[in-house]
Amino acid sequence: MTNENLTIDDIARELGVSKTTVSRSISGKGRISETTRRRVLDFIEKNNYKPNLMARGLAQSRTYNIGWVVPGDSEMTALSFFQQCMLGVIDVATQADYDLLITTIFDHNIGGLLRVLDNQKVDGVILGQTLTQDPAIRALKKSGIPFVTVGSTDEKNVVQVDHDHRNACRELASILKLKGIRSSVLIAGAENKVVTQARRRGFEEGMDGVSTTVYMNCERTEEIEQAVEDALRSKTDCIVCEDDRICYIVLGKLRRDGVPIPSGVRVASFYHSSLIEDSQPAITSLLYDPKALGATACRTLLAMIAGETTEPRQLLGYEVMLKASTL
Amino acid sequence: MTNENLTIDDIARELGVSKTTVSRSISGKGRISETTRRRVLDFIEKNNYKPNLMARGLAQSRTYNIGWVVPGDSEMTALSFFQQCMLGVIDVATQADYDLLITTIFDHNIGGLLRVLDNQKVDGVILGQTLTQDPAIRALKKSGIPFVTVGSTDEKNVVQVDHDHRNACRELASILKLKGIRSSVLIAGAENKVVTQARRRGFEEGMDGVSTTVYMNCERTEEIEQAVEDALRSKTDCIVCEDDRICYIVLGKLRRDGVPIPSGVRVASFYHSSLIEDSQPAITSLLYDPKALGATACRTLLAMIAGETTEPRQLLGYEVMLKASTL
DNA sequence: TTGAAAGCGCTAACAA
DNA sequence: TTGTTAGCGCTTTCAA
Repeated sequence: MTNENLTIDDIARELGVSKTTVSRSISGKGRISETTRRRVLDFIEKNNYKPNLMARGLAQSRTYNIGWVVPGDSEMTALSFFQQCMLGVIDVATQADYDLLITTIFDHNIGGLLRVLDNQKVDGVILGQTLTQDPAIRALKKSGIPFVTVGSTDEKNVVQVDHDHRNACRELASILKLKGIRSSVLIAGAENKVVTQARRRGFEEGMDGVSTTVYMNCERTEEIEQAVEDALRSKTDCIVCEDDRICYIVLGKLRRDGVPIPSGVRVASFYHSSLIEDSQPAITSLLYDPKALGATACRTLLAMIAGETTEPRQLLGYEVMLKASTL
Repeated sequence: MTNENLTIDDIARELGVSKTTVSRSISGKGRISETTRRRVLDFIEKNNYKPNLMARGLAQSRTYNIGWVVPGDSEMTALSFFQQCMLGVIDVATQADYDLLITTIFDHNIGGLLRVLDNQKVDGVILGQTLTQDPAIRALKKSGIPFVTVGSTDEKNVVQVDHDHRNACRELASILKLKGIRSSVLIAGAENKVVTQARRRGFEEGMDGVSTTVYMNCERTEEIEQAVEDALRSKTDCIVCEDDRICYIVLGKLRRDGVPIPSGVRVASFYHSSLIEDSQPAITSLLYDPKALGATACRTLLAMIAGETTEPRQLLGYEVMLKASTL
């Protein structure tokens, strides 16, 4: 409160020491007597001194920013995931005095990311979503900057943090199988998203031996509803939805068509969210922790920035929630 | 592509000029012969030189970042608004070589914002939401940094950009009145949000002469559903929802209770979004343009940073969408 | 029209 | 344990 733009020089002069001493007192690097250290720190506290991060950054070639890259055209339901994830990232970043610089990607246009990299505005990047043949990953690799992806990728040497989608989906699918399902349908979204592929694989592995049909690339409402109609016509026992949004649309369609759940058809979702949590009956689904995902990603990135070696791939757990929709 | 970390000195040496000349060629400040200017610019282009923004920032006391502050605990539906708004901000910011530093506020905890301000990591701030007695606005004013709010506020000397909620709501309400409504109910959310107040006022002004009841602070699903029950019991003609989420919950409740729209009760929403756009029948609502809001806010902020004077308050338009739900 | 030199506020060898 | 002295890469007076 006392002073506006106090610098390290002011403090040094005021205290009759060199600026190096002040710098060291703050950073804790180098040997310093506890008494002078205290003296400096007290002064700083009392006068509310805040180091200028630009100057520090210039001297250390650091920005104290990390890039947070998300799709700019997400569905409302995906937004919630990114938001949760980001909160985890922020939590961890803040602890280390880092801030988040946000960048969006539209379709495959990574111009925003490139700008940030070119301008050296971040020390590392967290990629919020992975695609097959992901141009963002390519650019990041090429730039040489530390980065971690939230979501899996086949690209070599990419540090990644993800939910264990494949095992989760396999587990849920095999439970459904055990319940005596004879045929099932998976309605899934864009197949260029890595997560879609993982879920599909888990589904097929878990449903092994059961007659299955898969509808890929169901993005628009009409496509999803069409898939539901097909599924009902084929007398399937169970409709499995690749994510919460698809499930939400499926539920609406079934309701309007007067198809009861689970007696008419059973329904399960590979992703749980508030969008489907109030459904009657409650929907069997998989529960994850996006915030933990973000936190883990950020911790990992900070370690990389600090030059430490890290786990190349971390998979976080999940929870199977069995509800009345698949009785 | 050619070089990794080219500096202004390298260029100067290479071209046999001083770094001042190079700096001037880039910035366009100061007099320079067109020939040398071209020579420098060509070299830069050819060698893919990118100025170090930290260094430039230190010299100019600028960060080339703007702070983007949003609530960290938004409902899924509000997220969509902030996302749209942010896209508008990014569009404009990018043009001016600015990036977005994101900060979240939980409840009334503005710690994150304070950190960013203390650390001087931004040249200006856009506040994504305003509250009555807003602690963020207080902190921003005190800091002296340029800022603009998305949403209105009563605080003096705050540059603000907003949709014209009050007039929009008044217009919609008065149209409903003209349709012969005898009594109506407004179900609204948190009253500490400025926007809630504006909508309420618009509603009451437009409904002047009509018997009205207002339910404030309906946030949880049960509260909203309770309000619906009360409204139905009181035989109201029309339920007006303060936002899309409330409307979404109201629609669900009416459906389950078997109340037809509009014959059983009419329904309108003061905010349109994808959440209610597929409803049957279509819902009468107000349509805004959050992206334009963000873009305007950012343009205004950039002008302020540049030292220009700006409109203290800008209100953007809206569109009344009359649909079957209020026939 | 151009250049020399000081400085933005901090860190980090290297000395003392 | 502390201080001296160069930088980090750029902008900006002030001279030439």
